[in-house]
Amino acid sequence: MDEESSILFRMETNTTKPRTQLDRDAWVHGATEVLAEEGIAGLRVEVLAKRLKVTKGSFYWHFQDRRDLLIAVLQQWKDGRIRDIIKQTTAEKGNELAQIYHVIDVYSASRSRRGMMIELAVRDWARRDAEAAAIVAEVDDVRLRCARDLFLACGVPMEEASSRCMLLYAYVFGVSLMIYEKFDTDVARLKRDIANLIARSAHAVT
Amino acid sequence: MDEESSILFRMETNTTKPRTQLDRDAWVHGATEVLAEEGIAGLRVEVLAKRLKVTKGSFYWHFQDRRDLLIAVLQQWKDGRIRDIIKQTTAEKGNELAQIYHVIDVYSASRSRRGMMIELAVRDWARRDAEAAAIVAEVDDVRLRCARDLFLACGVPMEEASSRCMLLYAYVFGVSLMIYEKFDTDVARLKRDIANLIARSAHAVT
DNA sequence: CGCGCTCCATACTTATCCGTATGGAAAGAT
DNA sequence: ATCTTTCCATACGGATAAGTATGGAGCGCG
Repeated sequence: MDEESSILFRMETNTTKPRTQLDRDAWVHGATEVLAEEGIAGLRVEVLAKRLKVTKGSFYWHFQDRRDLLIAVLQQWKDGRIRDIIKQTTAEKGNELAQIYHVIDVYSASRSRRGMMIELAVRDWARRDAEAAAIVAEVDDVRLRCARDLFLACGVPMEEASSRCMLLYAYVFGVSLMIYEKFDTDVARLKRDIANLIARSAHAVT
Repeated sequence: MDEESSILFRMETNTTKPRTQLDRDAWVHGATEVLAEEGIAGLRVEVLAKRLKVTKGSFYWHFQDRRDLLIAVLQQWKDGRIRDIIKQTTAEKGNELAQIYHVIDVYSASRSRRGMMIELAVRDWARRDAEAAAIVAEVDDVRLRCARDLFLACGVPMEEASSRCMLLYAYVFGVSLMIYEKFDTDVARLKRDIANLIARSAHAVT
């Protein structure tokens, strides 16, 4: 190679972007972001590849097909949810009521918007897919049992504890579906009062 | 036309299926069914046409494009919801508490599954479309106000009425997202108890 | 009956999407 | 440095989907 060709070779090399290398996890993370923004239907291989600044060659190296990715996303969601549930519902003795309020707050806060969007997307998927439904059922069961344990620890009787924990989760999911900003002049007070309706039992030791 | 050709002509005519003629409403109804079953992403022109046993020629005569159909579906949903809300929350004097229980029951019953699936699909759409969101906001507002009026008529103070009616709707939507059959041995009792938590106020005149 | 209008079937174009095959770039090991 | 393995880019094929254009079927009316 003479000098002129060597210079041209290097100029081309300098303007060539190095090839991005992603691991499987990067794909799952990217997919989860798209899931939050656009739901399951928005999770498309080529669109996601473009978003991650690679092509689908990478995708098909890491995953057998689109469903393989979806299942990986779902599994990661489940693991994360169960880990969080256990963390959120592990209370110091005597702090159970405060923890109940904390759970309600965490799920109904605006800052949890992305997490809730993923939650809703996963549940939308679960309505039409048996495997997704099984995983949602598992997460729901863990959640309800952990939250019920908090109510029980407050001295609430078993049946009432069951009702309240279920109301708790139904409320936080349901409210994330609704558009209510114009309904009341003080939404923060409204949410606080609702948390009180859910959390406070005549039986609870405070 | 000689006699043999005339017979052949009539045989062909007899086996030719008469052309189906649909009005715009038929399309909107069909679309709403698909929406319930498959959500917004499942609402595709050619697939819907096939389901209605016509081709997309009919569709494009009645609608400008797919969005035109979606908006029509949404408008029909809104009109139906508002009509139902007013019917459901119109109580005979002294029957307001029973009506509250009725509303909770109607929305959380298994027989309302299809209606709830449409509701969830519309809300999924509204999360990503401003026009859909505006209509959902309108429906939510009407619902919350009508239900609040029921609580007020029971003697519940304004702020508590606001909290309870919002909890009511959040609960019924939320619970439709959840998978809880294995959580409790008596789901019917669970739901009854939750309805009691929502509906019964210390202030209410029974 | 003929004519006009409403309505639908079909062919066509363009774009997107998924999955497969193949070549080669980049990283790791020796 | 070379060789092997991991990983990605791209071309390709087939299917689906939306929207447009055109011809004609069917209905309604005088």
